[in-house]
Amino acid sequence: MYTRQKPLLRPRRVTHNQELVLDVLRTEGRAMTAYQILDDLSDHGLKAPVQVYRALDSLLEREEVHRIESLNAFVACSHRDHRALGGFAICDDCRRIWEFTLPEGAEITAVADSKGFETHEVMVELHGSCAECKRGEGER
Amino acid sequence: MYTRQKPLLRPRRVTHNQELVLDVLRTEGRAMTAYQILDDLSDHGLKAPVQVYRALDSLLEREEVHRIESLNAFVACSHRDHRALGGFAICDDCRRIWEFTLPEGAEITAVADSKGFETHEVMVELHGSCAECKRGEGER
DNA sequence: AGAAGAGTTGTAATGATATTACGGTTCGAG
DNA sequence: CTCGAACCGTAATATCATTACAACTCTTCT
Repeated sequence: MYTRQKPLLRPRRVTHNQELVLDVLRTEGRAMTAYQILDDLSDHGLKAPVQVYRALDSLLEREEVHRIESLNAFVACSHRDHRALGGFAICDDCRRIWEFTLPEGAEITAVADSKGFETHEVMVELHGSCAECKRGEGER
Repeated sequence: MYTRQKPLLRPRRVTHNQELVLDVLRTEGRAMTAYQILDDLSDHGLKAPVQVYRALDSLLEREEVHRIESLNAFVACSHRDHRALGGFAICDDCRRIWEFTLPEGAEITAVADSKGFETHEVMVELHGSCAECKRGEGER
């Protein structure tokens, strides 16, 4: 009798390409588009966007990387508690990202809840200037 | 002596193309990509994406239309108080959008503020299922 | 009336972001 | 050793958005 093999459990092993992509994002330390990542990895033999996107898919699934929707870009996860509701503060100047956890009782979904909306995912992205770039503003 | 003319003040007049685009979005009543709008308006003589994007730019500026970042799509503004902090609940099933106003004291920017981040724009997008689609789920 | 600036228009081309298709390879459990 | 799942590379294509340019319409100023 045939029984289906149980699928591998997450976290799956980290593959070579995933490692490369994650390294680039960690090293760069800010939001990068898939094509920027690809450029950085052309030395290492990556040639096609799909290679980067595949690696990103897995990394996103494991939450080692986050997608910044408003930039169509990606950033290495820097620390966040995945159980809590979080958000990103995005410096429009230097493109660095600060992950943060929303305070308990930040009633983000309350209104939607009350209308019978069932929330599966919450996206919070703040755009602005980080402390460093604010200070440097006069000089540029 | 030459003196520069003062630029027209916003709100500028609503142009023909802007009217067309806004009508489509209002009629459709859900999030549409620029290319979907373009399809709907090919009868009316619009042929190029840029015509739609230009209209959308003006409509966005006047907040008659909102951009849904996580869909790369656009939706007609349905009511919201522009002074207050708002968000969107997006039904991943039917693509309809509910605009809502965040409750007073939903301390969305508090954490970022405390780190010296100066917030210029706040984006909140919830994904999930609306009440109607939730009810219909078993039938499809 | 006519010159000039700001805004709009249409057409075309291009750029930027993301996915699909396909066939081959590697890994690990039976 | 075989099989299925996951992964890989290559190529093509789909989707979303912008740039470039020349013509036209306003309005305002002279």
